[in-house]
Amino acid sequence: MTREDPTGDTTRPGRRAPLTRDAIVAAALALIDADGLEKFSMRRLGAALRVDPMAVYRHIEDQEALFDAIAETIFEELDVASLPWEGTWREVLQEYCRRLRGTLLRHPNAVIVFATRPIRSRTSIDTGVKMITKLRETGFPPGRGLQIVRCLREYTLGHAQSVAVLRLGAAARSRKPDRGDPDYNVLAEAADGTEPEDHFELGLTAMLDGFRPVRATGPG
Amino acid sequence: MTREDPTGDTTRPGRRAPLTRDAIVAAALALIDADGLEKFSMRRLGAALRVDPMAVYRHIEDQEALFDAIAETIFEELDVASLPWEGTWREVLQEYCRRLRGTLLRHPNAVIVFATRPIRSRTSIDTGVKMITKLRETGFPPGRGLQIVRCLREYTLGHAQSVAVLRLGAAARSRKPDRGDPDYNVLAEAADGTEPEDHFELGLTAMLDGFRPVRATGPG
DNA sequence: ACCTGAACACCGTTCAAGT
DNA sequence: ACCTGAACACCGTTCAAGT
Repeated sequence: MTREDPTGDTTRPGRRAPLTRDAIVAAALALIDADGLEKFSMRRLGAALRVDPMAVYRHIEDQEALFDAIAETIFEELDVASLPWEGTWREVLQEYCRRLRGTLLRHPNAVIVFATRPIRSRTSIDTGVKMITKLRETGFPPGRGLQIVRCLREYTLGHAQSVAVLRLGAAARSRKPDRGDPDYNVLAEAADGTEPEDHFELGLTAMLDGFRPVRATGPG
Repeated sequence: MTREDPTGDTTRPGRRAPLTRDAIVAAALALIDADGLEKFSMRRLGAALRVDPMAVYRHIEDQEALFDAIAETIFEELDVASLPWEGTWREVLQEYCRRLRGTLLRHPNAVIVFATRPIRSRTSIDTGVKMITKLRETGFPPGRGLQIVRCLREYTLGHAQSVAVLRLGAAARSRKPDRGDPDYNVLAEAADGTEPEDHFELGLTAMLDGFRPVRATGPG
């Protein structure tokens, strides 16, 4: 009879750490960051974890659930708890968008994963509620508050997606823009000294400036 | 009535229409519209065209090139030639964004295809140049014009992507939001009477309002 | 010239079997 | 309880062969 280690400490050489859901999600995101979403597969994930490809199904329902978990992990990276909740709605939302942008651009290969599923985690719902509450205090009715949050989120997502596409495309694409094309040069001139990312603050400021509390114009 | 059918109608029983690049791209987009991007495959495309799965490779390099072509087809659907080019920059860009939104939401399953590749077609470049020219006439330097166009495009893309996700998710998702969750009800209340699409014009107007010509504050 | 279909190197996921 | 690996029903793409 051998005495088994009940703590599950099996990290001796030649022995793997036990599979956990979090470790699987982290490994999957790392794999996507490193090699791109196209190259990702459940089988490669198993290989990266040095485990049978099917072992992860013990912890995660399927690839769809894994991607949901990755999206939530990315959202957690925002650390919304530390947003300037004591400040104005504008400060909160501005900082939220900046962090969302920064986080997404740290995972350019995973932006699509994040953008293609609605996040319904506890933290995500709480954050939405807190934002709408803050906007209500400043005179925006709840419905309008939700609209504002959605507008800003969508702009930031679209921006991050576009920048990710351009960055990854610039790195991997072989067909380069045709420099002999006169119209291309007009665009190139327009883009001169303008990184395809510098405009984020411009759009963010413009949109924030554009939102004004609703006047009461009748019942409701 | 014309002598020759310009649609290339050779649908007599037992005889296929000859494969053309355009027919392939149209069939692929129709398939994605109908069944979703996940279910799309080159093999299914061949089946839909009643052709050996490999026959399309005679006309299109690979799946990536096919998706590029689909993105360009969607862009053509905007019919940018009929934008109000005689009007103000604001009218042009507003209408452009509305059309882009409408077109993308007519192809919710293909929004990602469109959003994940830069379009470099003749029409697309021309449109960008014309927009920047128009903005310059109103006092926006070319670099700023390009930034404005990008901001609006990114907002519209992010919006369409989000709405597509919500619509398709609502149709297909089995795990429904937890109505017992008190926070969910705050959000539900905020969303009451607000379709998750109504806010597009709000954000568009806010952003357009926020863009003002740059004052000359020095050389250049 | 254009289409075919076998073949190759992959996928996600199920499930019976192992430890 | 957890991991394995054969098996199933798929993929995209290449290429020699057909018409």
